[in-house]
Order: sequence, then C-alpha cells, then structure tokens
Amino acid sequence: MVARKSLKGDYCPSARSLDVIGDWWSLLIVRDAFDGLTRFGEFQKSLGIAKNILTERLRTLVASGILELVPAGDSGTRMEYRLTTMGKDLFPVMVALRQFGERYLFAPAEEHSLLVDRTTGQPVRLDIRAQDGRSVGPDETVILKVPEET
Amino acid sequence: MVARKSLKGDYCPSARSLDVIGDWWSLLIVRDAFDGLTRFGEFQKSLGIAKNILTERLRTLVASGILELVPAGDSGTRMEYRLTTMGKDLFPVMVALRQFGERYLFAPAEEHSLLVDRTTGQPVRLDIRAQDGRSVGPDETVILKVPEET
DNA sequence: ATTATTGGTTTAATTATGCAACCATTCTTG
DNA sequence: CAAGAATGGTTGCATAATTAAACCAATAAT
Repeated sequence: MVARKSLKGDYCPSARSLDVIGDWWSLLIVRDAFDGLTRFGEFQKSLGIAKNILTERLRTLVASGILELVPAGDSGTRMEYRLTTMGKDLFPVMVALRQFGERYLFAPAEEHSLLVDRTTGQPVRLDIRAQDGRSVGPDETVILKVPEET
Repeated sequence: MVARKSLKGDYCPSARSLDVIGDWWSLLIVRDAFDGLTRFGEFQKSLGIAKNILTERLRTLVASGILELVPAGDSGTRMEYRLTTMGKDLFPVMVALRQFGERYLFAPAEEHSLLVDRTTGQPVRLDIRAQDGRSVGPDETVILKVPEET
C-alpha cells in the first residue's frame, strides 16, 4: 500500500465527507457521541475498539472539528469529547443510515432501537425535497458537474 | 488482528448499515453508481482503486443486494453493475453526506458539483421532520433503546 | 487474423488494525 | 494521607487488509 487515497481534492462533496468520516470506526464513534457518550472509556467499552485505534480516531475527529475536548464537569482535570456544531450536523447522515438499516437489515419481527421526537415520542422521518416541496428520489435529480478550471 | 468486528448483531440500525457499506470504498462505488457508472473498468478508472479490491467490493455489494449484475445492452455477454431498489434507497445517505461536505469541506468560493431537481434545475433539500411536520435536530430527538431479551 | 480492451486473478510488499502488556496520573476509600 | 483502583492512554508485536504490478483468458475491434 502506498497510502490510502485521499479525497480531499475531489470536487464531489460526498467524497470529501467520506474522506473525513468514511473509515470503519469514525461514524460509530459519532453515533455514540449522539447517544451521549463523552469519555474515552465509554467509547472503548461501547465499541470494543482497540485503545490505540480509538486514540487515533478521536484525535482525527477532533482535528477535523467534529469533536472537541472540553473539561469534564467533575471538578477534575479530566476532559471529555463532545460533538461540535459541525459534528451535530452529521445528524442527517446518521438518520439516513438508520433509516436504511431499519428498512433492509432487520427481520420483520426483529426489534431495534428507534429514533423518536422527544416531545411527542413519535418516530421522525427523513425527506429529500425540491424547492417547491415535492419529495424527490434519485431519478428526479441530476448531479451538475463543475467544469475543470482552466 | 483477529478479525474486523462485525456489527451484524447490533440492535442499532445505523451500526448494521455501517456493517454493510461502512468500509472505505463501498459508498464511493455507490456514489459512482448513482452517477451512472456501471462497468468494472469505469469504477476502476474513476476511483483509482486496486482491481482486486474492486472485485471484492463489487462482489460484496452484489451479495448484500445493493448492486446487481445485469447483461450489458451491447449485444455481448458482458455484464454491468446496476443499483437495485435497495441500492437506490441509499440515496438519502448520499445526499446527507453531500450536504455535510458542501457545508464544511469546501472553501467559500470553491466550486463543487451540485445535486439539483431534474425538472427545475434547483438544488434539493434534506429535512428531518416529526410526524407533524416540524423540522427536528439532534436535541429534539431521543433514541429509544430496546431492552435486552431475556 | 491480429491486436486491443475488458474484466478480472495472483503475488509480494506495505499499511492498518487488533490484542496484550505496560505506565503515569487522578480518584476513591479506609 | 497512604494504598489500591480507575482513567486514559502508549508501546510492541502479530495478523489482516490494501496496494501496485504482473499476468491471463475471453471478447471486441480493425
């Protein structure tokens, strides 16, 4: 392996996102962060990830601006990892993954965790809509490519 | 390494999704498939991925039901890889990744490809809404955990 | 008929990941 | 306040995953 390909320079926004959070563990860490976990040990226990890998991933997520290290409230010098605003904006990605998994990766009767509206307790929906409010799928959209710069 | 951890049995739908498409290349292949690519060589050229890895990933995506092999129209015996219905249902994941990338991973003046409504040419939006239509963010939702079975 | 393209497979080298052992600092508890 | 436990790592080694490059059979083009 020469080096894993970097997609930093790709013109496609999805590719750049995957460059930041597209590895095996990062989105699972982010999921746990959305779930309220903040401490190294919590992530490690929850994910069963090797500690050295967790160290590196947390460092990368902090460097990317998705997590930040803030002093833990418990009157000590310990720190905790929290989602930044940028990190919280991965919410739609998590919801989209969840929706896909719910639909295709569980047996009909199999139970699974559920994302619900805090106030009503009802499940939430994810929609992709045109400006006029129509719901659109992949066949109703086109990706406009930006021509190369000269 | 004993083996990369499998998340098949996780009760969290996001985790199961990541188990299927959470590796480094799969979503990039899916992105290209949404972009209209169908042939082995097209993916290989577009992604710069090693051919043996591409072989394995395509096979896995077919086995997962995200891609299917169909006879290519060009009067030969060659096959092409096409998104299944299940594969097309990854559309929201791709749009969410795109939206995140657009917001955070491009310089203000930097141009990027754009997903637009085919009929109007206007950009599309992605929203997460409660049943009553309110747009909800991470702080307005809770994940209900299914208790362990006894 | 000959050559080029497609769609791979195989091999060897390198990187990434995991596990276990270790360690310094901070908490807790008697 | 001393001693042990918990936290949050680091280090070293073994194994798995990824890569580039060479190779190859079947098809397509000339």
